[in-house]
Amino acid sequence: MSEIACNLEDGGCYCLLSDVMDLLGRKYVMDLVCIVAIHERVRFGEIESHLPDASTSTLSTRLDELEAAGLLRREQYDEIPPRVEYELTEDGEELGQRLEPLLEWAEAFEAE
Amino acid sequence: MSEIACNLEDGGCYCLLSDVMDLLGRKYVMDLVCIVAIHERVRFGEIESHLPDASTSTLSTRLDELEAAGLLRREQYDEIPPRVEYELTEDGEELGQRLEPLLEWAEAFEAE
DNA sequence: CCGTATCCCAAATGATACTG
DNA sequence: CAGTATCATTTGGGATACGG
Repeated sequence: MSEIACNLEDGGCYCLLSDVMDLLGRKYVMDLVCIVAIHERVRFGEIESHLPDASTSTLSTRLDELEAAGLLRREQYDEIPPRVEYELTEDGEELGQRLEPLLEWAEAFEAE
Repeated sequence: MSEIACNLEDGGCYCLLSDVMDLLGRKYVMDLVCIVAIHERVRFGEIESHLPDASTSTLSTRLDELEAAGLLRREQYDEIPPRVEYELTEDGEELGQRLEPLLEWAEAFEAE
């Protein structure tokens, strides 16, 4: 991993050698990027409500991975009851923009 | 499945409800799209040589799925030894173009 | 409220051998 | 050459219960 994401020159394209693309392919990840992008700042509970099929643990793991990748920022407020908010980093927003044309295409394609 | 690919209006984004996005997330699929896009027409053996980590059976399955999705066209020549060539359909090429900005971003991001 | 820890299950991929 | 069939294995994800 951590190799070249997509080397078009040598006739190959090793997208999966890229950690990010690997992460993107995991369940709910693109959804999460979209959801956070739309809300700008959003709490865990609300994210969960938008993805009722995802289990708490899976969602938590995905959010951790996105944070570790530097695409998501997690802010915790020491209140009672506790509050946590997520937002995209600059890189995360850039990703969101690159993702959009693809998702639009997918939606249109599916509707055929 | 076969639902809306990415519904941005209601604050959700159910990318995974889309069969195509689901397919795209499978191993080697984005690579396959890239490889075929670059070669225009390419034989099974050459695809395999570009993805040495993928097993024959997995590659075969992925190619079938891409064909079933209407993104890839398979042409078989009744020669001996047999020859098969793959190429993208129009939809497949459209996908490839939508994929490109994302993969470029991934490559740059990984290089950080 | 926002998770983590644990255990379990299903899906996805790999390895290999064989065939038209 | 271009796969298919079969079997083994890994990996990912779900359910649930509990903790700060």
